Amino acid sequence: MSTDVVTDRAADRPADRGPGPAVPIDRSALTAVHRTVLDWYQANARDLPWRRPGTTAWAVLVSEVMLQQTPVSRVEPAWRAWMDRWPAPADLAAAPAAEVLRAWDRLGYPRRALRLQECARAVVDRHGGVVPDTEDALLALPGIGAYTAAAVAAFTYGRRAVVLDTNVRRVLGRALEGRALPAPALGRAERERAAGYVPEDRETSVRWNVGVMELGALVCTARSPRCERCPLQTRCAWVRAGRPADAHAATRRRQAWHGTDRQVRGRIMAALRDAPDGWTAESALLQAGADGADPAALPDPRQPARALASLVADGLAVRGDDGHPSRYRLP
DNA sequence: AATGCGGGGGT
DNA sequence: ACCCCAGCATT
Repeated sequence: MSTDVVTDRAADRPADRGPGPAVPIDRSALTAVHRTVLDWYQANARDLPWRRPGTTAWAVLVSEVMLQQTPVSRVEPAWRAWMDRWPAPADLAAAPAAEVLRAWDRLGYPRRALRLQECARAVVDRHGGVVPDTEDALLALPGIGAYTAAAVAAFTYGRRAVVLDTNVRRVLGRALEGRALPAPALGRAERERAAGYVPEDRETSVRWNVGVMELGALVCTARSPRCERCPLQTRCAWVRAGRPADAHAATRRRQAWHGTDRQVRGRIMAALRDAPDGWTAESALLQAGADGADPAALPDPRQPARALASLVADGLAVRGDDGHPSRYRLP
């Protein structure tokens, strides 16, 4: 039996070309990878609060939504305070949206907070306050996509699912497919390959999903992977290939931040949150959007107004009525 | 398939 | 400075 994890055929196939076999890896080698990751996870898992026994499905769901593009270190304290304040879907459903957005604070992408509250209301209205236990039903909830639906189904209900986040994609891409980093976009072919890697046994699949994710978060990191600490080091297709560079490096372009509408929106949201109960004058918001300067001095003088209008369109801010048309507040 | 959407900490 | 983070909704 070969000790190579990746078959020659799989290694030679151009990245993301054609469907290919669902499992381009030797079956017994895959089983060994499963066992290795499960053992490693048992010895190295972090003690994250949402992993503790007794955590409700709703609490897990909230953690997953907060973790959408926000690192664990920042989510942890926010999640504790949040769950302390709104422990059940009905609690969040009944809260004023402004309070929800204020509690969201600087986790980023505040639309997620609105969606999470919509999700709470949907759970109450459609499911009697009980988080649904199937991926399809979860996927139908606001703010719940493929990853979060799979994660909740697997981690709180013990379902066999294809949990495919940035960590899992990176570990699978490296260890089993020899890539430095996953493709910028998650396509059908990659999803099908990942599905083929999930252990058949239900309980094993749950530990595999969380184990691979943890390995990606702690060892097989994007920037400087700690291969010397990796339990898959001797099997890793990427290491065996000499850790080749990222094939998508040229097309992988970071979204700009300085001077963008997103940055300006963020400043305006911060200003809106700082007005505890009352309204904020439009002029103050535009100035906040310009980072305290005169908006007219910006390269694009209309940017703060545009950003504020987009926040209103997104339901993150509301404008005063006819009596106070130039004042705004959180919804 | 591509784009827009926050914010902060690690390197 | 740059990069990345347990993605989702919309086009």
